This record gives sequence, C-alpha cells and structure tokens, in this order.
Amino acid sequence: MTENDKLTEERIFEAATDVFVDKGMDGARMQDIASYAGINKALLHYYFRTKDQLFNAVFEMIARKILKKFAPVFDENLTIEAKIRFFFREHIAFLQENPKLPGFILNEINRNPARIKKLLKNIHFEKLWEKLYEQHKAELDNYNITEDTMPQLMVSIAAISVFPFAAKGLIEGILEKVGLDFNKFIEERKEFAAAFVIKAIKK
Amino acid sequence: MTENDKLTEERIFEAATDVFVDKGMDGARMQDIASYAGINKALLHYYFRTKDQLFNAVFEMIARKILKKFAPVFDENLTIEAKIRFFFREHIAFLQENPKLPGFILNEINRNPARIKKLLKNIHFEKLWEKLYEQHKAELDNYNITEDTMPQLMVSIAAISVFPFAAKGLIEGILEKVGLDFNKFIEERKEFAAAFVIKAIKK
DNA sequence: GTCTATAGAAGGATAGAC
DNA sequence: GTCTATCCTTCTATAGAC
Repeated sequence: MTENDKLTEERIFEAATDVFVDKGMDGARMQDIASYAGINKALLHYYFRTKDQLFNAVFEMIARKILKKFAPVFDENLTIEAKIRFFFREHIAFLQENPKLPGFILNEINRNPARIKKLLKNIHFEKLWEKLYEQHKAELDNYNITEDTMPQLMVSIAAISVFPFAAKGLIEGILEKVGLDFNKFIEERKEFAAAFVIKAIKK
Repeated sequence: MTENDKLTEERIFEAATDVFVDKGMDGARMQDIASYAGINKALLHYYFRTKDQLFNAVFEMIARKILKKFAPVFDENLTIEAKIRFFFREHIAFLQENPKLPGFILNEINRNPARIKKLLKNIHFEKLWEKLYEQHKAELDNYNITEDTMPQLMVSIAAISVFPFAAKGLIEGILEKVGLDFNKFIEERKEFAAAFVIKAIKK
C-alpha cells in the first residue's frame, strides 16, 4: 500500500537521522538504523540503495533545515538591533531543541567539503549581501559596520550562537566543574549574546 | 636498538596523528597508518596494542597541546586589553598552523565526552577564575565583566577564535562565492576579533 | 513490500618465522 | 624489532522465498 510505503520510508528516514546524527557517517551501522526503525537491513537497501545514498538524503535534509534558520536575518523587516536580538533568541532556541546538529554538520562538512558546496551552489550570497545593505542603509551610520568587516561580523555572530553546542561536551564539562549548569548557561546566552554583539558594533 | 625503537614508535605516532586528525577515530584505518609510517599493521599492534590505545595516545597529546594554548590567558602579566589582543593573535596563529585540530577535537569529544572529562579532572577552574579576578581587580571597574557573565565572555572569545576553523569547510565555501579568500579572512580576524571583544566589554 | 539467509569484502588483531 | 600469512569478526549489500 502506498500509505504504508510512505510510513515505512518515513520511519527509516527518521531512524537514519537519529543514528547518523548520533554516530556520524563512519560510526553509523545499517543494522542500528534497521533495529531503530523496527525493520531489517534488507528493507533499508530496498528503499535507499546504499548507505551513502541514505546518508546523503539525511544530510541534505538537515543542512537545508539549518540554512533555513538563517533566513530571517535577510528577510525580517526589523532594525539592526532588533534583528540581532531576534536571531539569537530564535537560533539558540532552535539549537536547544537540536543540540547535536552543529557537531554533526560541521564534522561531516569537514570530512567531505564537496557535499556542502553543492548545496551552497543555488544560494546567491552576493545578492543577500546587497539586500542586507539596502535594508539597513539608513541605520548604518550609527554602527561600525563596513563592507570589509561584514563577513567577520557574520561569522562572529554565528560562532557565538553555534560554538557552545559544537563544543558542548567540553563546555558542559568545564561548567560542571565550577558548579554551573549547561542548560541555564544557554538560556542566559540568548540575552548575553545579543547585548554583547550590539555593544561591539555600536559607534 | 633502543635508538631505532624510538624512531619507529615516533614515526608510527606521527603517522597516526595525521590519519586520525584527517579521518577521525571511526574513519581511520590501521592499514592507512601503517602505510603512512612505512611499516606493516603487525608492527602497529606491537607498539600500541589496539587501535583504541593508539587513538587515546594521539588524542591526549593533542588535547594537552590545545589546553596549553589557553595558559597565557591566566599567566601573562598584561592588562585586560593587551591580554585579549595577545590571545587572539597567538591563538589564531596556532590554528593557522593546525587548522584541522578544532574539528577533530570537538568531534571526538562529542562522540565520547568521558575522554575529555578525564583530562579536565586535574585542572582547577575555580582557582583559575580567582587568579584572573585577582590579576585584573584594579581594572575591572572600567569593564562590563561580572562573575555571572565571565563564563559567557570566555566561551564567546573561544568561539570567535575557534569557530572559523571548526566550520572551515562551510565558511571557505561561502567566502569563495563572494570572491574572498579564507586565509586572508583569518589573517584579518586577529585584529578584528580583539577590537570586537574589547569594544563589547568596555563600559 | 518484507523477511531470512548468505555472499563478499574489509578491517582489527594475532601467530610464527626470521 | 619486523615481516608475511592468516584468523575472526563485523559490515554492506544482495538473492530468493513469501
């Protein structure tokens, strides 16, 4: 039944997502995915011919999901400061729900940079840049933002949001040693990060 | 000969370092390491009984090397601002020489958080904290730094320095699309990062 | 579409000669 | 200390019955 097919394929895909994110491409085992989905290995190969194809499907889905999370930066009709606050609040909230995604994506990109280049191909960053400038033209006089430092600023914002999750094992370990809780640290970070960046760029 | 032993063990260790950093624990193959070292698999097991033991030796060496790079933050007798400039200059320079280390370490920590906890065991962060406060007591009135925001600040500084390398594949890809060079971006980052953080914390 | 059984290859580890 | 040969397990992938 087509209805049933859909369900099985969906179950496999979700199981694969969990296992790949947890173990990475190299560490994941087809048997684990099959068990997780409540089926056998043969059925995995029936729906997705190879481990590679299954992985690519999962990776692409997650990468798109993440890239989409950056869209508001270019779309929302807000002032610079409101946009920064909005971004950190929403983006960190997303990572709270998906704390393992940063480590997974960054690792797999480094193992195979070509994979992400394929996805970036259809995004035109030049135009996004221009769009941003256009949106905030009137405001820019109040900030230390130039065309030169724009990439540095963007990478720094991403770093401040993503890094605590990419380095979760390490940071959690250190925080524990001084009696602090990682989840509380992250919750407070939404505010801290916004204030920090705004202060840094204000003239 | 003991002299020769040392050389072989050293060669194996260096080959293992290269392969593990490049492929990760799961992706690395004992055969690759053997070939890289110019010997055969049996000899690997003669010097380091298992792949796990060989990996642990490599991981620990690299982790120590990295942790050591943070020492100047607590030791150097400099003003807050000078220390921040010094840190970004030296730390990013180190990562320029070892661009793959962040991705490697962060990934392996997430796969096995227990590994890093063993290493953190002998470091007393509470004391380092106090030491920092003591060193800069006189200066602190000029900055927005409290005991509460100290961890947030430290993580942000680490993030700004480390993230571009941990996400190198992605950032390099995006920069290329707008006609920028990753290495130039990193070189400029030493200055940008220091100025950015100092501006953010100054009262 | 789903299962069992198994082929076929790869990888970690060891035995034993030199 | 170093090598060749080989064992044994694990893993991806497929054949074939239902």
